[in-house]
Amino acid sequence: MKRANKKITDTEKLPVKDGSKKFSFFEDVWSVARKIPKGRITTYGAIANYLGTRLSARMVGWAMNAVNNVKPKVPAQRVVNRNGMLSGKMHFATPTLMQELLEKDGVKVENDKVQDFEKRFWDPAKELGL
DNA sequence: GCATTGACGAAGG
DNA sequence: CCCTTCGCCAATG
Repeated sequence: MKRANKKITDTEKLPVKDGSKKFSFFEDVWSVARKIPKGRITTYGAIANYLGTRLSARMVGWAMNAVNNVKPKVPAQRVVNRNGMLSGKMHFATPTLMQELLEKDGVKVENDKVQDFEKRFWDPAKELGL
């Protein structure tokens, strides 16, 4: 079922050599993700909401996947699902890397879940002042 | 070019 | 409270 849509943004993974850098949804996601303070975390949905695409939280996650090879490293470990679960840990270099990075940030992780999630939660739309 | 699949999330049963 | 369905949009087969 589903559809076969195709449009907008196609430069997020292109090297951009002509200098005409076009910002895309992906880059916006990365931009926000890099602003996440150390020791704080946010959710895919929160970022999506900040970008005005609340219903497109999936794309945020997809953007994170592309971040794996992006130059300005993105703290993807600080982005978890609305449950506070490290849903994307398996997409890191190693399945344990995400948790290690978070704990290095001072975030306690237990059983693939962030402890004190609500307390650690960082909402871009709120913190960055939407 | 259509079908399937997600690092999600909210709503419905 | 657990499970299923639906929506969103890009990437992949």
